[in-house]
Amino acid sequence: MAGTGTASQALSATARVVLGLIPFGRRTGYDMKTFVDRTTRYFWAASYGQIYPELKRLEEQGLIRGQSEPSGGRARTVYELTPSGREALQAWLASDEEPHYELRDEGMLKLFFSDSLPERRLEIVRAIRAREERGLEHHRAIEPHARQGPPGALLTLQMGIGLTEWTIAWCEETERRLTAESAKQ
Amino acid sequence: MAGTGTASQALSATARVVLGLIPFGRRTGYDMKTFVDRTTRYFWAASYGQIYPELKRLEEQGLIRGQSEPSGGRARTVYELTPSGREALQAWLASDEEPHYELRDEGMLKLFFSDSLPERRLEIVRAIRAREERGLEHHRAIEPHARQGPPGALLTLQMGIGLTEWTIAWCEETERRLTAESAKQ
DNA sequence: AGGTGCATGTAACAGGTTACATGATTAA
DNA sequence: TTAATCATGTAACCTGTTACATGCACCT
Repeated sequence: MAGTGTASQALSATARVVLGLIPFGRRTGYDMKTFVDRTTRYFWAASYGQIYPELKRLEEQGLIRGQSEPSGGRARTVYELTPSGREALQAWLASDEEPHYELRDEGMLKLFFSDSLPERRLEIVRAIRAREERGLEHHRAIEPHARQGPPGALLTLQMGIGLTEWTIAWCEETERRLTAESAKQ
Repeated sequence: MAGTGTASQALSATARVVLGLIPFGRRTGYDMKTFVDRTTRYFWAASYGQIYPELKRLEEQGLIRGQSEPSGGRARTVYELTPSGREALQAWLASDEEPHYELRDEGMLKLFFSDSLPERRLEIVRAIRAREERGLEHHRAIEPHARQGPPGALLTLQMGIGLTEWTIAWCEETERRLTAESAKQ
């Protein structure tokens, strides 16, 4: 039976996001999407095409419960965790499997292959730095806001800022090294 | 006509990997896969299900050319770049669009949501560190080998090592801070 | 009257993984 | 002879993105 018994089944990737967001007070699909875009997007993105169907599945499974709370004549469904939803969320947070990590970085791929066009290597590093600088600006813009929020969210933001700053410094140093090397020849 | 004229069409993600690997001397589908697993996997993975069909497509488009070079009775197709393939590779390497970046980090997601189970926050950080330490070991193991290889590949490896070391240091500091905070209460 | 934001939803597509099938070669 | 490695390939599946359709609310 849906919604009864223990939350024994493993949560899908999107299910984790949705369950995790509800205690943040993000409770409509629309709100979840905009919030993710402003916050976790850097290390975890989500689209409407994932969120809305997942909301339905989770309700069928009894992990969340939706209530219609129209604002005026505008349809609006607000979700909350059921006891087994909270259980499933906490079971995931407490699981001690190695957390998945998956990166696709076109800049690093270009750098890796840069011996096929060595005269552009410096430009490739500069492009990576430019991208990181844009990211840093975004992170810095939301930091004051995150200071008012829960500690977990602040922690990931600060980690992201540090990581980005390190990358920028590495790019700068590499650019210097590459420039010096090409001047020698 | 396939294979004639300029390499005007944008390359798919997998096409870039395949074209980039050929000048490395990685020329059978099998070899490309094992090489990717040992090297770029950290920032760019690829599977047989991507590589073999892509090899066919690229040959149809005239960007690569395959020759049958059986080793004994074992079928084996070795690919090389055509002039327009080399052109397409270099056009991609030289393009100055912002390079794509896409991360899915379950550890950071857990940390972000850790206010739903604050007593496990320290464990979450520890799990991230453990994962990074495993990655660092792997990176360090292949570093001596990469020193013999092309500069681009060495650069990405060293960047990966630095990034990983920074992350480990951040985790250690955060673990200390979290431990101190919980001792105060 | 019009633009932006709130809100829900999905169809078509693109991208990628897993598991399997097949079989030869090589080293222990 | 047996296990590991070399080698090719694909079908089924899963995941995720993009683009679109719809319509109300709110501000100017």
